[in-house]
Amino acid sequence: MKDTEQSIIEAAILIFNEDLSAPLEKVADRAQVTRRTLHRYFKDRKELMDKCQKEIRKACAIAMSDAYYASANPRERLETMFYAGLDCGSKNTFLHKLHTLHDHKHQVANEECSEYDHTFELWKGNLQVLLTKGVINQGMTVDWIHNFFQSVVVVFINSQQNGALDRAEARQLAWFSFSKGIGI
Amino acid sequence: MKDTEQSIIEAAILIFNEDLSAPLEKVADRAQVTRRTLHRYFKDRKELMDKCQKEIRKACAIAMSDAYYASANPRERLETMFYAGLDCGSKNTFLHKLHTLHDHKHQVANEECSEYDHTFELWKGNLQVLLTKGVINQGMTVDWIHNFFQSVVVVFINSQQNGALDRAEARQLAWFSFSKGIGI
DNA sequence: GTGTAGTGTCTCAGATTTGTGACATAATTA
DNA sequence: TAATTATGTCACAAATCTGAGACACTACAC
Repeated sequence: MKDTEQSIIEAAILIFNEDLSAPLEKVADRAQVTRRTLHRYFKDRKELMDKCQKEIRKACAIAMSDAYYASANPRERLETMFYAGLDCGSKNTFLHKLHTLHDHKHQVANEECSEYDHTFELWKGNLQVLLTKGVINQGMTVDWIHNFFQSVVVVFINSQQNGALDRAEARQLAWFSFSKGIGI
Repeated sequence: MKDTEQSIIEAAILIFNEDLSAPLEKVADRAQVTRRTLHRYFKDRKELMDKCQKEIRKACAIAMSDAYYASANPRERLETMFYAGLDCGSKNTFLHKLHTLHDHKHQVANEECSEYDHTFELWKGNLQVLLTKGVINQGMTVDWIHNFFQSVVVVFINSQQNGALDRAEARQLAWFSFSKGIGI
């Protein structure tokens, strides 16, 4: 079933997001399959990792793109895209993490990197518009805001994991912290 | 030399913060020693990890405690302690990460956990005071703010790593994002 | 029922990681 | 200089992780 492949990918994103070098057995366990089954779907660790990235980019890029075109003006867009990003959850943060690793040399030549850049192109473009319009605090930089955004997503995920807040409540808090935090 | 032990610990914190299951060779490399030397100072991975936690708690607890007593009132304290936390950098975030791992069951009985709680006792106590006084947005919870704080530290660290902003500038931005983000 | 697709179990070889012993070398101190 | 200390090099066994073959079992389709 295609279902198994998908659930392994989802499991891998969760596990690797916490522990990049975690043994594949952990991923298999989380996906409730055997390591043997995992290997039937993915040749090796690298292939699994690649599929994870592909999956993430697909999901995030679509969500962000939809959100972008769903709104009419930059200010509204920001909020819509913010919630879209929240809903991508750990997919979002994992991708971001991979591209900010200390030994990761970000370069446009690398296809992975350029795809990463592309995933957040609309988002960052919109940020830039709001920055030049003065809607966002002028001292900010696009990169700071983007990192800050990713961080707030992590806070949101945490709050959901330990079940301290219900989803709607947490979403509200997240938007509050983010929007105020960038000076809106 | 005590120096070597310390630099291995520092290296381990940096490496493990990015990749919890990273091979010890990576830690040794970062510390510019051989794996053999690393093992002379630390019996095994677990002992190294424990020493890391001890080091972190010592550094963070002292920094936070100093900051606490250096200020006269809760509002001022918040800012002083915030900067103290920033300066602890990845020590701060690594400790927090360890105690929010998905399979980590936080419990007071566990000595590690109670020490962790103690490290941020003053900080959280002060947050609670500001919350009940209404200085901080009432919809917030102490846990949310604490997680949010940790996230902002990550943003700060990132900005320092890629050298996008100088330290003073980044500190200012961090405080802005944090304080506004909790509704001050 | 028979066939087929998906998965689990068991097994195993190869790779990687880990921890340590033995000894050499460089640096420091007496 | 001689002794001591810290570290590096090499070697090695044990443990763990990885990827795959062989075969059994289950469910579902025909």
